[in-house]
Amino acid sequence: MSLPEAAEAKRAAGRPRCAQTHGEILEAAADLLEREPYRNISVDRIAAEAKVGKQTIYRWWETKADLVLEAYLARVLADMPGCCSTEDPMEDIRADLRRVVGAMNNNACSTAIRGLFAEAQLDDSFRARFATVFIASLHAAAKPLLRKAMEAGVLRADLDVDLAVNVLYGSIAVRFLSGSPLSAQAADELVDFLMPSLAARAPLALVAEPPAAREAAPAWLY
Amino acid sequence: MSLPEAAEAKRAAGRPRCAQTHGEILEAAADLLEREPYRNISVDRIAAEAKVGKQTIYRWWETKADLVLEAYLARVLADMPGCCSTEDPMEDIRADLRRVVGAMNNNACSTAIRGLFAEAQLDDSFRARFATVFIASLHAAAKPLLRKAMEAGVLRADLDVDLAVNVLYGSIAVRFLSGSPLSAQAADELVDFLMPSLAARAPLALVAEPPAAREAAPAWLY
DNA sequence: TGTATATGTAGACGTTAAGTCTCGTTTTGA
DNA sequence: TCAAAACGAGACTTAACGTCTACATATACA
Repeated sequence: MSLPEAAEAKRAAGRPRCAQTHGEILEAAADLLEREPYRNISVDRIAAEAKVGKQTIYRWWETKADLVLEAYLARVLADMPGCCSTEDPMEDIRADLRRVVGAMNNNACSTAIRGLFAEAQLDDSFRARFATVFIASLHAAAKPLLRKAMEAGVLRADLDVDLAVNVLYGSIAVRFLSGSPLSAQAADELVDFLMPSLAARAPLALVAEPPAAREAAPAWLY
Repeated sequence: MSLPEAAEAKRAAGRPRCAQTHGEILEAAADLLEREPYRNISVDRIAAEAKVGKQTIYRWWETKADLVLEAYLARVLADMPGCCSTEDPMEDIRADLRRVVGAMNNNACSTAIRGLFAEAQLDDSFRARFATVFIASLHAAAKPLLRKAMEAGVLRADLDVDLAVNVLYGSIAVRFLSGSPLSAQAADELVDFLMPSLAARAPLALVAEPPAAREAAPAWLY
């Protein structure tokens, strides 16, 4: 298992990979996501759109799904309005949920998300990559917002952040995946509904045992 | 729009459809769901397994997904242990959530659910049918349990049942779809976490306005 | 400077699957 | 008896993924 050159730049012999080509493929994929349903986006079409050989695509990505995943993260997600930080930590959380709802209602986003979820269900191997990238990035964005609200004393100090993120965003996600229409108002109503479970000073002793640290599984994978 | 013979038995001329054939196809599909990943279950294979012509399948179902949906409901779901009704309405709810978790961990169930969700993402038309059948059946099963707990005074009388079902089952669903392992314990922890939002005597006035009747969209589609 | 190596474009190819069509056969109502 | 529709079997069409080949191009190294 000794890889003496692993840490090195490891410049292999031969023509180096062209970063621009890589970017053009991602652009082409993102462009197509904006105007075509996922079913109609074939690798051949992406290659044609990017004016690139198909083999080049498969040199950079393992499957079409991996390419779309990266295109989604690189462009579709980057174009989203960032979560503005106000003084009110709860308002930040609500804003982020509204942002996600907005993404679901955006053409390119919804196409990408549907395609990625579909592929994830059909391919165990991709599902793992999808989870470690897509789901993790969502959790990574959301958790600081919750933590801030916890530190501000608005949310309970012993809140299970991963569980809270799972419930908040998961609720929105299944509605989207089920084809239910989503509105910013729905996101707000969700927060309102969940506040008693999230808020500081848990008022009833109905929660049997305190959440307690959960075991092995990566925490974000929730 | 007048269909004078619609209400009639409408026995068309010609050989009548064979209900047994219909059943054998469903059986074959369910059998395959138990031992093959969704990707490997082609219509040709189902036809071969059922010893049936492919055209016959397409006479009964619009797409492969519709067939799998019905096979799932007819067999996979029917084989599940029913929700036992105890004296404790909360225990019934917990038991139903554990039942769903069990289904997710069952081979045939998980294969069917993944396949159905995948197809639903890739086909708008099927997504609508999937929602009106699959999601609706889940809501139909869960809502009486919540209502019973509301009547018993355990859950708040003004609980938004559809929202509660969405949050409870949706949270489990996204974990499943993301490839996260699920356990009965996780289901219980989820209920524990949500109890403050579900329980009677809402203890804080954090909920701005009372839920209020939501507008147009079919209530279960949530 | 020349050779080995890997990347690039272009496009043929193998494979698989959904859904349609054909054909001969069988079952029913009229 | 005859028309109509369902049946089994299987050919056919179309489309997509992913691989493979061929040839041009860019870089490291001897």
